[in-house]
Amino acid sequence: MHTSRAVARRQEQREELKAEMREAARAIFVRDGFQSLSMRKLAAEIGYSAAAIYLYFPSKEHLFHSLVEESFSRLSDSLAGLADEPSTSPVERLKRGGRLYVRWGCMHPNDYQIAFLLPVPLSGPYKTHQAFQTLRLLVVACLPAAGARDKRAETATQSIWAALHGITSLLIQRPSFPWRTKESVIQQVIDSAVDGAVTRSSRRGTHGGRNGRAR
Amino acid sequence: MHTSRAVARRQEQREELKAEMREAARAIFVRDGFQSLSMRKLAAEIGYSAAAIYLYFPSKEHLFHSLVEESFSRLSDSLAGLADEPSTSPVERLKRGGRLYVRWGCMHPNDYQIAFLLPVPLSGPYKTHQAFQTLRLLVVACLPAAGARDKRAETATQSIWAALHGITSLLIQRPSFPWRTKESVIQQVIDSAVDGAVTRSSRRGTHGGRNGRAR
DNA sequence: CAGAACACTGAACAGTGTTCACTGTTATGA
DNA sequence: TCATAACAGTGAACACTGTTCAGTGTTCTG
Repeated sequence: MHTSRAVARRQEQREELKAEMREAARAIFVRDGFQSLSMRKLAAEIGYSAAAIYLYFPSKEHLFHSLVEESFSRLSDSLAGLADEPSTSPVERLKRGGRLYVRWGCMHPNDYQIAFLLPVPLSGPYKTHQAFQTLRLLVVACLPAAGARDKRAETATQSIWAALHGITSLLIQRPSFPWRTKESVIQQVIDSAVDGAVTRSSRRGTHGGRNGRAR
Repeated sequence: MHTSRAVARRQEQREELKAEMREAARAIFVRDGFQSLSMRKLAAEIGYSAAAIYLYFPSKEHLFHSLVEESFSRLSDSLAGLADEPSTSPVERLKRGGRLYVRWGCMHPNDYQIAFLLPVPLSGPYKTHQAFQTLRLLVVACLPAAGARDKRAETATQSIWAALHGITSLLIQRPSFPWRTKESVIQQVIDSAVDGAVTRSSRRGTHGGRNGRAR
């Protein structure tokens, strides 16, 4: 066995072990919460020393990031799949996307929390924002191809994202809050955000002058 | 000096030192971020040993909590003050309250983040939710005294809170995200949430099964 | 078959929150 | 006045944490 044959095989095993580490890490923080995931515990779980992990991930934060990336990539795919689905209307599709987002967050609380706990990585477009871009597509489909569609789509997407993020993170972090009904609040948030930003939009400038300026 | 004279004086000094500790803690995490606030650093700052802090706070988490309580109490007061202010309309007051909430969060990022990072305390109504109650009052003022006002107010308040929390926490955690314009997104979020939950409200289609419900 | 490349480890470093035996000091009741 | 109890504070230690690094085998390569 010579030359590149061996090196390729090594590369392959490297990737396998890396995946095994990710898997074990996910298993631990799904079981015990991500707060209590330490490098030594993870190492013990897979039968290596703690130092070994650093041969595959440069830091704990990078390891976490790779987990989150993996997860958000799947969320993004789900959202993208929605765009092609024959549904009643673009608005209905967008709302469906919103419900998907919230539900996904609630089903992957660790991933979701870590994603918004970690400082945004040093550079490059990353999966969290890819999910945002997918959402944006759903929004654009709702807007008429009129004048400043891009700018309007941007504001609309960002404000909808904010609303979705708000209810998602609250449901995760305050599960025992006396929610009126989780479902009804989710729906109210989504309907308001979407209707307000996309269907009856454009007209702005209520809250006008009077006295106090906001800001 | 006898009996209760001395014990009262001691109590007083206790409270003073406790306040000094809180102050120092706040100073540190405003300067260096709350991630890098350690008990030993705080102790050094005030010229005591780390163990001394535990004579006044049972744990780091409790110390943090007392900081957050202090802050949210002030937010709640601000919001409460708004209710009496003569403004255009209840809806306008509510929106003003929303802007206050968001702006306050952005100006006290540490307090805000900690509040939603810490697990909700063991028992009792606490200041974070007191701010919520104040918000609720602003919402109630917007609703007609019709049939199920309480339930509607609850759903409305919770969904508005979710939206406010969403934009606030995103602005704090992703300050370098390419926001269309922070101001415009804030406004869009607030307008959508309030209008959707309070002005044109009531009938909400159950978003029924699978595809149905055109709207 | 020598030597480089690789995979991995134990021990250590600097730091964390927290506890505890041990000090002084201060107020108390007899 | 004086022993005693209550209080305030400390240094050292415990059990962790993430991370680094010298050293050790193993595996591939020219």
